[in-house]
Amino acid sequence: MKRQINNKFPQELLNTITLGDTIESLKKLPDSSVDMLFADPPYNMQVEGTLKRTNGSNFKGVEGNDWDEFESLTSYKEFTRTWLKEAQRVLKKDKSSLWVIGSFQNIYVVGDVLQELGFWIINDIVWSKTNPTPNFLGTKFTNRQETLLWATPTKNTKYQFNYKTMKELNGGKQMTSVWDIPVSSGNERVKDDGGEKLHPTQKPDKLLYNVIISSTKINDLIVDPFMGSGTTGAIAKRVGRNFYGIERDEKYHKYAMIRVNKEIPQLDEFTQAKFDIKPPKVKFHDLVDSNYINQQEKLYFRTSDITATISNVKELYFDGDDYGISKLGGILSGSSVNANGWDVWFVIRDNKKVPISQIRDAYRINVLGFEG
Amino acid sequence: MKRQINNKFPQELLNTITLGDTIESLKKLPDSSVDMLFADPPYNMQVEGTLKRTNGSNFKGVEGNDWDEFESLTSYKEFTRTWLKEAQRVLKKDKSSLWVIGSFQNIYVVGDVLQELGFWIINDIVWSKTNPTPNFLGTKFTNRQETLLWATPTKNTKYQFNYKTMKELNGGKQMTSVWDIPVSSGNERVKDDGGEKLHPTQKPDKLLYNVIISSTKINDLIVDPFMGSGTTGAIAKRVGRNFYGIERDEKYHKYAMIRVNKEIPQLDEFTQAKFDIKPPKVKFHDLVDSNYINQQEKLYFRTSDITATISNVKELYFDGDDYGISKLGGILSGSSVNANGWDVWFVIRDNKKVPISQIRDAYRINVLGFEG
DNA sequence: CATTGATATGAATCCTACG
DNA sequence: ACGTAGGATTCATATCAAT
Repeated sequence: MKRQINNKFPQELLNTITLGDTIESLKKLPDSSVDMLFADPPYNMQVEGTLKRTNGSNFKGVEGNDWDEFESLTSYKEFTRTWLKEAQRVLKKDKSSLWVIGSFQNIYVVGDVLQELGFWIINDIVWSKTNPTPNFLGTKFTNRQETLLWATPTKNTKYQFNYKTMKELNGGKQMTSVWDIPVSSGNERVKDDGGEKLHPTQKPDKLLYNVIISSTKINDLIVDPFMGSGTTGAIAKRVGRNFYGIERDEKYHKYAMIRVNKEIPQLDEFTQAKFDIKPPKVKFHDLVDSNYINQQEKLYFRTSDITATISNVKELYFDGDDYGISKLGGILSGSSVNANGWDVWFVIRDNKKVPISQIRDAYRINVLGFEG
Repeated sequence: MKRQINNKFPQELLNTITLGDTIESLKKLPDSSVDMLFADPPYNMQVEGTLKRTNGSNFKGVEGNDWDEFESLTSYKEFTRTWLKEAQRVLKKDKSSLWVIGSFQNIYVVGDVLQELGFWIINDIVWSKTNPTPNFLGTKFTNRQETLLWATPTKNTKYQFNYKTMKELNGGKQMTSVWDIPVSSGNERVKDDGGEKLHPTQKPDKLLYNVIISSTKINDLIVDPFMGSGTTGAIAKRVGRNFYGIERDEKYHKYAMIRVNKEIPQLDEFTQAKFDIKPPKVKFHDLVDSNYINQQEKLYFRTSDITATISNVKELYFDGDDYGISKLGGILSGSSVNANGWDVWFVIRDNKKVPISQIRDAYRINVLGFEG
């Protein structure tokens, strides 16, 4: 099932993974056509020799993977600049964002190039692992975290942020830039046909869930230029987003395809960002036009006896002048800034003072069909 | 009380704060004379289009408000490169380290320049604030952390790391790169004579305590080129280290001096890194030379009947060859790596097998005078 | 079946003093 | 500078076997 969500992005690429080079494949995508791009590039770890566990066995990290080998810091930086430029080009100019994950070996290069190219950092997020690999030899602090940079492609580009959804997911408190998430393991970890872990650096589902749920909408298009084991595609599909992936390794590509195809979309209040759905805007004169408030009514300021009438232009008339409800509310409150006009003005209904926000609620439900 | 600890560093500057420009003052210091340098540089406030201190005052050398973001970034990068080069020069080449603290506005530039100059990152530490300022407008994740980069001035420079001391401070577990510390408040916060907080970004004592206790020894010299309210000097003095500070703001300089002078050194097992004191190395032949083990004795491998004799070069003789105790121990254990020879070889004392580590203990105490 | 204990493992820039 | 011997070093969690 492919959902057409974008006029510019090639429909035949939606929800597929291209087997090929990251930069070449990115270059084929049209300008300004992607809602969000998530990238997990090689980290340029510069591992030397083998690390033994304290019991004498070998630790198997990324050692031996040629995709994490660069000639020098300069060549890594050039590689980073090249793919980030393409990312910047394909992201929508009006509203979109980029995520990049890395560790201390590479994230400072990535962050510097981002800023040099004019990306605008929104947050840096710390993935604090609850079960990091310990430092076997006691030579430094246990390297516990990886860092995600979240940025817009230009300073003026807007971005999606489902604030209330994340607050709800975080137990009612604002979600912060430090995320406690365990390393991917057990059943979540993709195995090859030999039962070995497919990819040395598979990211946890929960990490991608947070990234996608916080910064995209249903049916948005998410691009991952370093698809690896396919976590981005799998979670994107699971939560009702479109994706497009690029992976240059044939084995990873094959298993990622299988993994994504197995996924079933599961929509709920979080994936639909129900908590962030904003009620439609209503203007005061809409209520007058629709007769929810009568042109002849008096409006009362808070619980006081101060009243205003409705002017010919369907704003408030007070002491010889026309005002908007919020501006006059601010003035009467003795403040230099606007008050929330919907909360400070009351009308009489059934002999009781009722805030006009209640009238607006009724208008939204009955006239606009909005279900809070 | 000034302690002479270093031949090269000007003794008259020890435990003082210079009122003056950071870079000019750094240039006056000799090469390779500093054990640790801690820096809390001004941030790059891109939104203002100019370089600002965190308290809002303009930073020296940058004038006018018509800078575009790229020029601002370039200028900040050049400033960073300049002071980091001086830092690299004054740090000891054989053994020393650098700490820099920053937030996402500047830390990626700092980290990139560090690596470009050839510094070698040991860890990036996350100061995760337990009481961060909330994001009032709900426009992004609450910005919870600041980042500290810990690096050596070259790849081959050694560094001090009091591993066991930090493990002890962390309740017996390896300390990780994520530190939960509240922001500075209450009595800890320095006030000016008007009762107002002196500095907008005073770092918590606990943060500097961790930095200093983990990466320096008693009497080491710590330099802080952006001294601010003087936390680095105060904690350095408190835990028995020497310091030298630079601060260009007259008011901060004055209060930092007062603050530092009030401090009293308080030495304890943590500040003295008691847990990290290593027993003197002993070679197997030392025991033979001193007759703690007799040249004619047989050595038993673990509880088995396998024995070795002592060779003419006072190593072990087994099956026609000479070996060190650890190497032969490894081979007989069937491992490709060395075993701990002191634990796998036994001698007979009072008709019982005794590990030679016990003989070594006696030698350390009686001959070397070492008190465990 | 429930509980306990052994085993495996995760993006790692993972030793150092001495001759 | 470089080779070598000495010697110091791990945490949380999932899985699976054993009781």
